[in-house]
Amino acid sequence: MSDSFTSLEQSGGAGAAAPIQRRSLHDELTDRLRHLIVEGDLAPGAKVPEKQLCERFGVSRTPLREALKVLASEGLVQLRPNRGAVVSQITLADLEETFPVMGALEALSGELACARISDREMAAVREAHEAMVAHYERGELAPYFRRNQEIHERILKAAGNPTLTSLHRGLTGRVRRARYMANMSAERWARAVAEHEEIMAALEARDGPRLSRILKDHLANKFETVQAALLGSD
Amino acid sequence: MSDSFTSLEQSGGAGAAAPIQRRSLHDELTDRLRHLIVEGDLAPGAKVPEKQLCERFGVSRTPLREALKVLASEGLVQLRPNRGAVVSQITLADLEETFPVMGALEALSGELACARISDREMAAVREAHEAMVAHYERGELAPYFRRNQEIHERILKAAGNPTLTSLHRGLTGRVRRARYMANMSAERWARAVAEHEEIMAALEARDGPRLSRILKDHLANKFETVQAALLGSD
DNA sequence: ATAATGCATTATGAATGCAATTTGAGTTCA
DNA sequence: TGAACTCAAATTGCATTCATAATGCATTAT
Repeated sequence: MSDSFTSLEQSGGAGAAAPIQRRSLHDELTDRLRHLIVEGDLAPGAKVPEKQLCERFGVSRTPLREALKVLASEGLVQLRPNRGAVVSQITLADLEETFPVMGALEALSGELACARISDREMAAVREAHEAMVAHYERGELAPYFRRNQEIHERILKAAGNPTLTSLHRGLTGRVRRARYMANMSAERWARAVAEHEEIMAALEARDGPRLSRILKDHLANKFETVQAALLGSD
Repeated sequence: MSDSFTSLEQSGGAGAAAPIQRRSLHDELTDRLRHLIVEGDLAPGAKVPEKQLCERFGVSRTPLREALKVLASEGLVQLRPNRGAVVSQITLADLEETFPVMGALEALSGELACARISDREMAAVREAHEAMVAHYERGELAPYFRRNQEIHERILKAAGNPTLTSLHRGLTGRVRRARYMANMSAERWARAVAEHEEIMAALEARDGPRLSRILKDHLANKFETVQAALLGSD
């Protein structure tokens, strides 16, 4: 009797014997709310009325409030005692301090990735890069950004440092809400692509220090682009 | 994270005119629990029984559970669905991935601090440094570590980047629980002090890139020290 | 004796209830 | 006119309660 059971797990039972995973409401809610905020469905500065959201999700206030506390610790909402939560505003000053930190994290990711990246991962980055360049040449902005993001995520992942990935993801979430990049100038776009060529070269040469430097500068330029977009100049 | 104490330091008026801070229970609880964990009063791996803690703090489970969610998002506890929370263990592998990230953050802090530090802040760092060296010469380990930490915190603060400070503080909290430094060898201790001399020199010369490099290496060496302590060798 | 099963106890997850605070409309008074 | 006050309604913070799952123990079967 015992043998028949174990054999089930091993023979390709399509995970039928895998442990059932049940998510708690607060966990699920945290993800959903984070998504709403990061994707801009909840505008920065907007109040987050508990009752309304409870009805929207069909849950009671308890798990919702737990989720809000977590999002507050991530900096996505601000809790004002007795006055409810608001989606945090992101100011130019916030970006100005966030980008250097992201730059430092990405620089580290580049260095680690050069030391650890597998051929398989390298190929995937290369593929994403080619696709991104193709989108650039066709002037397809949205797909370009998706591939761009994919490249940075793949490098992060190749670095093999979950703590690093997690911190970076948190900052990305804070920053992504502002979709300012839409009006990037042709010049800046070309420069970004050129920098990505350098990124690929350094990564394929496994030149950690160089990739590190390039990524740091890349992020600094990205901030300048954002700043230019926000100020309306450029 | 909370920057609640920064305002106190600026206005010399002892905060008499400052708005009365009424903290919510969950906020207060989060800090207290975090303190218990970081200071090791709750051992890594230990279960965190809700009821017991509620009685200890004289509150109901609701705010306590909210606090636990936040601490989980900080990585200090792990929530097992329907099975309660445990204080997260910190493994050598965790340290191995945490230290490089702290190194990257401190490197950035050094660069920024060189650009922004005021003479007043510089003097405070210098004072902490002198005190630290004095403790070293007298072989006073605990005060040495306090001053050591103070120096790094002051540099972080001088960098003027709250996001950076906040991320660093989170990692420090995770790492500090293990009090492995107690048996640092004379050799490693001397080396750490020598590195701090270099840190001071670079900072006073406002040499950002150099301070950045030194701090990164300093953290790498710190990890080696920790590793040596944990492995029992050295 | 050992292992498996069923039941009682306990802990956790989420909903509800209640007191305190904020909000805002309406009113009064300068 | 508008500034300040009053008070009801809404919102929030927390405690309590209810539902569900996990844990420990006694019982039973092998």
